[in-house]
Amino acid sequence: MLDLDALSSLRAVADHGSVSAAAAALGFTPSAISQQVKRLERQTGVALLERVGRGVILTGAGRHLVDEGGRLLTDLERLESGLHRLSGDVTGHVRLAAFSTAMRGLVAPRLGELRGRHPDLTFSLTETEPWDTVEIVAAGRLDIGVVHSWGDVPLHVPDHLARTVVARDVADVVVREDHPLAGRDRVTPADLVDEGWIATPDGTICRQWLHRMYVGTGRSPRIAHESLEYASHLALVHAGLGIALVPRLGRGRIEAPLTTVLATDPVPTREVVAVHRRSMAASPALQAVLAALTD
Amino acid sequence: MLDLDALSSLRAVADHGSVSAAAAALGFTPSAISQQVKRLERQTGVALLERVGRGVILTGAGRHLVDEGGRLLTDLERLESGLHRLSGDVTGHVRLAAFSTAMRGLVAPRLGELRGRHPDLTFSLTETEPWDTVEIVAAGRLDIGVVHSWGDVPLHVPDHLARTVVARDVADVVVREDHPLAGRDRVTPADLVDEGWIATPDGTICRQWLHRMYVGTGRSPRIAHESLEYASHLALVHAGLGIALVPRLGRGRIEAPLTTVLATDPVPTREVVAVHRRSMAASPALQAVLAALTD
DNA sequence: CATACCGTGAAGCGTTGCTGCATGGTTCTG
DNA sequence: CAGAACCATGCAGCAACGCTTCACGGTATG
Repeated sequence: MLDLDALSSLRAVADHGSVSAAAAALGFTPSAISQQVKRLERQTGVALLERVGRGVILTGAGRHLVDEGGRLLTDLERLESGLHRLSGDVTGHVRLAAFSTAMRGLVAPRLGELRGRHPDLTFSLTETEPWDTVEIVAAGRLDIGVVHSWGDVPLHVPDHLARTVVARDVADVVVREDHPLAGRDRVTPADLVDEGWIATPDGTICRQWLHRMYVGTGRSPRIAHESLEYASHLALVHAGLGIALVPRLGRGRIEAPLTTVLATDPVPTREVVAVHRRSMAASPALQAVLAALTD
Repeated sequence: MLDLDALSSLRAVADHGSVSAAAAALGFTPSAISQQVKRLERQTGVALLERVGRGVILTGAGRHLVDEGGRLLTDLERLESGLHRLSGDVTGHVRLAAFSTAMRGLVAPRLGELRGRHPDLTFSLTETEPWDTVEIVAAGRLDIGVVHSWGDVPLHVPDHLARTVVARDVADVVVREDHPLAGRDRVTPADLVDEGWIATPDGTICRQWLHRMYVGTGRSPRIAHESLEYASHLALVHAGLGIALVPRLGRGRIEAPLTTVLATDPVPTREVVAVHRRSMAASPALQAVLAALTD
């Protein structure tokens, strides 16, 4: 690899016109400059200086090296100073992961607006399942993870991660207009014991929460169908195959012949939580993203 | 200044995911990598790695440094390999100086065509007076100098410069159509002894050659007017103020009411000579330019 | 023709940066 | 739950790199 110190010396020779002047400018002896250039010539295999009269001039390769390498040196300095700025301003790159509904309902609109305020801030967004998200952030593959935590279902995160509640999301019961519950302004778990549910697969947090809702009734929810995405839930409800519990976040408009009914006792609420490594807490960029996500 | 070796090690850590793996890939011990990154952190003043679990991950600044610095490293490698190519292919930058008529009559058309054949070859052209050109090339400020040498008037160049005759240029006598010599197909110095000349200033090579033409006649040319440029010569001849000796190179068309007459005994001929430092003789780029200039 | 200046080698030495080894911390396994 | 394995890191020691000093050949200048 090329020695940048030597390249810098060569540039000084080109700028000041002689080895001695370059040495004086850089605080070295002429011999040191001469040796540096010679090293550079050994490394590159081409002659860079040639003696003419009692001075030196750069060869074609030498000039080319100074021209191109000069830009490289300035790039390096710019990079170096940019690093210091990185820890003071809202700049840099933040990698964010979120579950799908948060991505479209929260992350996309908020960060779209944030981008306008901080042009130097860039992000990459990844849609991940909540149970993967924490691990990915903990391992440092991404910087901010947006996950959800249903009511009292605990969300376990490693010690070196910090949690920030950025939003609360309520889920409504979605039924078809011809359903007996369609006219109600609210329903309780007791009203729902005989219903057939469209639910997310077993093991998912939403499914757990559906079970949790039933604890006061002494019954279990009857799962008629399973579906990964809420858009599919709606289609199944539309087809008259059951009812569904669908969070408002990223849900889109519920249109006829579907309608929503507020569930109570308890109101099914989840916290939307952002997690990040505590070591990044000082980053202005991360704090800006966090603030943008928070209401 | 940032240590590129350390930066390279940091990149290896980013690529391989751990200090140990990076050390194995680069042939170092993990301790060396760790110390390098630590040096880099001291130099930049920001944390680059952070421990998580029993491994490490890059901080935001670390990733930024790898991203930007990685491009820088590849630029450096490209520059390094480009240098070798520079001494083998017709690439690089050639700085050329020529006197004005050669510039428009010889250099411009030939190099315009050369550029089509060698897209990687670039040049910068400078118009210089012949008496400056040799010195400029000798000092290494430019690479090729195009000068002229009239007949037996010696052209002195330092030992470390090489000469290449690239063209021969004949000068004609330019007269107005109503001049007594206008109908002749040739004239000798003896025919011209009583004429009033439009000439270049005293000390110029063309002026010297005009005097040299007269040596057989025992007379000196009578200088009616002095003018730096041949285009002005033609205007003065046009105005009936005298006759002129104008080289064909870069002369443009001679239109009525002007006409040319061939001078003989001797035919006023100058050599167009390219000079370059012998140290650059091996450069394919320089040789290509020289070949393009030569007939 | 003597002098001063420039670039470049050779010798010597200080500093840098590597290896080897030991330690603290973390994860996996029996 | 304890031991083992693994990872990153700090410290001591040593080798090598790169600077300074000094001396020399070559080249403009009086």
